[in-house]
Amino acid sequence: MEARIEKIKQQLQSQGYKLTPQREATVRVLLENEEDHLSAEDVFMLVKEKAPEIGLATVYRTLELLNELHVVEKLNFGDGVARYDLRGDNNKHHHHHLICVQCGSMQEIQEDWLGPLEERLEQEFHFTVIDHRLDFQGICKHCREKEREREQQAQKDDNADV
Amino acid sequence: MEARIEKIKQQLQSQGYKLTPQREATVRVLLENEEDHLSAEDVFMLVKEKAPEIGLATVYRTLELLNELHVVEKLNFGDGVARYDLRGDNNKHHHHHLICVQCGSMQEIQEDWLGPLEERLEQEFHFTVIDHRLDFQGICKHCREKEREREQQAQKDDNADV
DNA sequence: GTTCATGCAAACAATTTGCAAAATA
DNA sequence: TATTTTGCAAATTGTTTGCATGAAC
Repeated sequence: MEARIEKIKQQLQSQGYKLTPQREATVRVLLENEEDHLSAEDVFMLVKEKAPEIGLATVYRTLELLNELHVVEKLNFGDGVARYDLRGDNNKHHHHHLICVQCGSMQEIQEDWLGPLEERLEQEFHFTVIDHRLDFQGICKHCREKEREREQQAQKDDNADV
Repeated sequence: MEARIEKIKQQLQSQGYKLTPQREATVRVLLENEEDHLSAEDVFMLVKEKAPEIGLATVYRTLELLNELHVVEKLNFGDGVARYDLRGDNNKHHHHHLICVQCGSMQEIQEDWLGPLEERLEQEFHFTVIDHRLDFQGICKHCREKEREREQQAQKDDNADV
């Protein structure tokens, strides 16, 4: 944890930025909630618990800065709010999202499935890939089971009606 | 063109909606600019040329309606505006985006590269895929060539300096 | 004549910006 | 002291909503 903060501090300083207390608090919140996809508002509320004097604009400015430095990745799942994900050490994200259209849950796949495709892009399209984004919308395991139960229940009800 | 409008008209009517003149004008703009990814504002301005009395809210409502009917797909490229893409006949979009981070251009790949991956999701993750989205960020062919020219020029300048 | 759709203006939500004050190198 | 950074409030942007009017079956 401390090591990762130190690293981010150096990334900031190498570009002439400082790791102020507010920025550090923001980074800590991101580290502590690494598995989530927090919105700026989410981050703001969590940071406020530790540093109540912080302003929302500062959080936005910090997240934008971290995004430029590729410390976080700004994601957009189409719900009108930007979400921020800490990036791994390689500054490239190799994970994909499974978004359930029924319950809204989101699962991550921590593998990169696109290596062969990126090679093909380079060769066939002369396009140099820097980053990618792969999301799937669908029905998650959990909702699919519930759906099945509901169908069975409906069937019983139908039979009872007759 | 007329055939496609007729089809959309039937899709609307089958759900109890009408193809009003405003909606038709909106659909025509989408058809005429099928290769672009228009924002609501873009559509509004183009529709206004034909039907100046139309309101922006109507355009938003129409696009939202078409999205629900899966006539268009609402896309979000992270620039803060929703964009709308006409869907193909199969109501599923099988194309991917190459977004150049240098010039902002966007190229479409009209193939589906994800079939095998979706099968794997079904089997390994028990996730039923309804739709997907695959974007690549990188440097397009054009910018890469320009970059190379610029580097060569810089090299010459360096030599001149010495 | 009831239902559906429109245009306008106001409301809204997420984000950005201006600026004076505070912190830091 | 010169430069960043902050907090606050106001401004901006994209989008949605309320409502009275108008059109369509």
